[in-house]
Amino acid sequence: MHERYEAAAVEAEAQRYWDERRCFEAKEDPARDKYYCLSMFPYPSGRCHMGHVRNYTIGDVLARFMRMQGKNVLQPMGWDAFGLPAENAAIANGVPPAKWTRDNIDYMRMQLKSLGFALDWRRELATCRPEYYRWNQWLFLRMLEKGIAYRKTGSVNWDPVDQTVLANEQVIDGRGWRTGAPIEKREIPMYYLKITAYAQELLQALQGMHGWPERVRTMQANWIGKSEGVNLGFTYDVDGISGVLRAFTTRADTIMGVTFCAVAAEHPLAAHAARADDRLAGFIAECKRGPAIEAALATQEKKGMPTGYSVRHPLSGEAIPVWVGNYVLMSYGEGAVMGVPAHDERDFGFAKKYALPIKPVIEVQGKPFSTDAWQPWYSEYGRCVNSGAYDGLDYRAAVQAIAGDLRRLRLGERQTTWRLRDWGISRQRYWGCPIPIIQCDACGAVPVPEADLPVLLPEDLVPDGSGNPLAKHAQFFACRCPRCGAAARRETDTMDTFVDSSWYFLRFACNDNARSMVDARVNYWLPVDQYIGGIEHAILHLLYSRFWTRVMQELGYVPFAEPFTHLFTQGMVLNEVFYRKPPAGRVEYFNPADVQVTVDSQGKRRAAFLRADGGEVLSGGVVTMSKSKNNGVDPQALVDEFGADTARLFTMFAAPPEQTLEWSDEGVQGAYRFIKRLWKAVFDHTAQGHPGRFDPEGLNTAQRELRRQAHHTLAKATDDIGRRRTFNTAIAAVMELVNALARFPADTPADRAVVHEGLEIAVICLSPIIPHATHALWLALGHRTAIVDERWPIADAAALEQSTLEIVVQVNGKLRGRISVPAGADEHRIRRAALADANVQKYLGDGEIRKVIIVPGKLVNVVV
RNA sequence: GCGAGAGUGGCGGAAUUGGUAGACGCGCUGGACUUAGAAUCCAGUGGGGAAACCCGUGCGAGUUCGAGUCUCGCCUUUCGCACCA
Repeated sequence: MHERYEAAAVEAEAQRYWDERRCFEAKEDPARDKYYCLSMFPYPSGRCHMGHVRNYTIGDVLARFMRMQGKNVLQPMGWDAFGLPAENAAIANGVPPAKWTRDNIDYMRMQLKSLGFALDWRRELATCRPEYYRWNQWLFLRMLEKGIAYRKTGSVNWDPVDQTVLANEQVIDGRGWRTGAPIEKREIPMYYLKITAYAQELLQALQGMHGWPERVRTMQANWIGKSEGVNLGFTYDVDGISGVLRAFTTRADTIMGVTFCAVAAEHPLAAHAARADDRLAGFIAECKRGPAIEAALATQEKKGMPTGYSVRHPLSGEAIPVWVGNYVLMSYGEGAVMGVPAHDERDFGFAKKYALPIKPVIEVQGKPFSTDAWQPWYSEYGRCVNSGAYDGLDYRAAVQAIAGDLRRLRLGERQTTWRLRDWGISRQRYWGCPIPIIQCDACGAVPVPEADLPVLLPEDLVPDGSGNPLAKHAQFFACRCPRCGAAARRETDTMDTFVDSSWYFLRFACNDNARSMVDARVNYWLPVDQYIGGIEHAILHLLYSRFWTRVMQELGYVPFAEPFTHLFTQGMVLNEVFYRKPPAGRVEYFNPADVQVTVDSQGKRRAAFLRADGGEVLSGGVVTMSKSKNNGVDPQALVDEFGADTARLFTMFAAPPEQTLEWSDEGVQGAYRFIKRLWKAVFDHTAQGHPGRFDPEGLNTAQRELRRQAHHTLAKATDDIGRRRTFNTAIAAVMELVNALARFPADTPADRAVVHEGLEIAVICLSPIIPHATHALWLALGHRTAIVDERWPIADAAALEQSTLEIVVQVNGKLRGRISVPAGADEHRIRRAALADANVQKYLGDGEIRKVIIVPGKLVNVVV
């Protein structure tokens, strides 16, 4: 063993050992308990970022811990390799997305290997490879057969200058990111997956998913958004057309307060009214230009315009004016809402703005109503008033009576609606999985025959920002109709990349199978025991994966409905932002690595300066690492300077894994320093030769106490890693132990033997976190076998026993003394000792003791 | 706007089931070693006070013998909102 800790050499040696022995190649073994530990696979954007390091370190700590617990562990890695950034890079550099993606994968694979993750690289997959995406196409065709996939029109962002469809993130303030042109919405035919048909089961199953964080389950439940209410029809007979305008409400008890109806700009009634009304047509066009993003839609000013039509109230028969509203979503319900200004805040604002009548029909006891200003209790439940036959009824009774009456009139009934919408998977983009459909003039949309799969994506095209290159590439789209043989056109839309990521976790079990999507090995490894990824995926990716798995179960391909038994959502990685704002021009951001921060003699922040020019820069606070804020930290630089173990230790120690992690260069130094201290402690200890065994019964008090601390640390680290997933507190406990061990005077053979055991415990507890250094230290401690193959030890209950306990004494809840009592002392004895304490006596004074509360082993509170 | 989280020293955080607030680390201060620096080691470090003590977990109420933890209201902040992944 070297006296100095040389990270590079230590890490190369440990990695060589693991590779040579193929330690992390997972083999199916029905006799053993499997543990499938999966971190969300990365998008190969170019280089790993700290978010990846954090995510994969969490997964690796768990995988290594479970391996030492005796589990047959599978931890694979792959690449979410289709997507928009590859096309953007192609536009910027002229490199085909395929080459850019492959180069990125090669570099990032090297980076992940240098971090020493216990991955089975034989199972690596990339979603852009035909061996993978052919199964997207195959299952899509199965869904088409079953009616789970279907075609309908949907709206997209259209850039009229580039003649191209833009993603939401490419639309900035309603304009195209490259052209600056105002974006239009376009209706085009697309493919959808019927996730709404699974809404009920996706919602219901959440209740039993105890391995998922409560908040993720709540978010998914809210996203699915089941609401039970009443569907009601407003009949109309206008301009030669008649029909029923259908609206949904969860507040049928307020139905007598309806003073207007509002429809979406895309609603047929709006279009009909606009034929003869240019102003209305202009307004509808304006609404259609408006934002597609729900957040923007919800914050924009509520606007409306009357259609001039009115509809009949289903119960009163009153004429109700119909408006077009920019806040009404065509995609929710049937694109129409009833307006009850007196009891809905949005409707109230709308009515005030356009001077529509406000008719209160609910009375909340003791709370006044005025049309002057909205008050929160206007939307509370109460009793019906001004509602004819329904007067006096409470919410439940009113809804029951009203639903019954609507039913008799055949103008409505109870209904359950969902916020969840079907999943549109068509993308008018090149770098994705081709949708296996052929458009024939005679036969329509014809599925590509299974024998012709995969529909290969040409890999040599370079997008230029104007439209989908596939649509300009006749070699791709020109084909024959499989049904009638006539000349036909291949579908040039590709699939949403969420399709790729909705089942990759299955394929890791069988990525070498060229004949089928899944096989029996999936039944062994799946479901995933522990899934780890960012909280930003709490809804979409995880919900789509749950849906996809349910479909595969229904079609008989997998025997389970839920793909992820336990879910862990890690927090974001943040760093401080530094910038300058020139008098004219854009804000300039500086990387924190180039900034020097000065502090005063109390350690408080003074100012920050740019190293390059010595000028002051301002702090913009601590935010998520991003390219735009130039506050990212390159993991590679970190690994090169300090080694992978330091990077891993810092990310696990600086914050609990579920919370945000703030970057700190000093914190990294601290992690490095600790590894060096541990290294030195083992070196100093082993330099004196190997100590013999010790007799646990023959130890003195100091030795016994040190041994107790070592076993307490082991018990705590086991619980923190295995159950609580608070790696930061496990590390803190081991640091305390190492401090105690280093301080302990090792004079006698028994001293040294106890220290030896303590060092072994420290090294074992840290081995999932800093596997390279502990690999070397374990051998240095005299072991012949590698620590990676060691079993996780169990704390010795006898070593944990304490003969005396310290108990805190409070008087009226304030800390006034400490007493020491034998471990087995009864309440009577504790009480007597507490009351006898000198300082406690002082505070008791002459007061009468009203109550004594004793918390066993912890505390006594005397109430005077 | 809607949905879901978070807020504790100069900083990151600890306090697991309502029971000693500030573990561990960083920073800072003083010291040792050194020609000097780096590295390393030792001691101190929530605020106020000479001390006894008092005050302290975003703000304001409440429950309790006891609240960082539970309840209600507010403020600030982070994540998601369906074509970024």
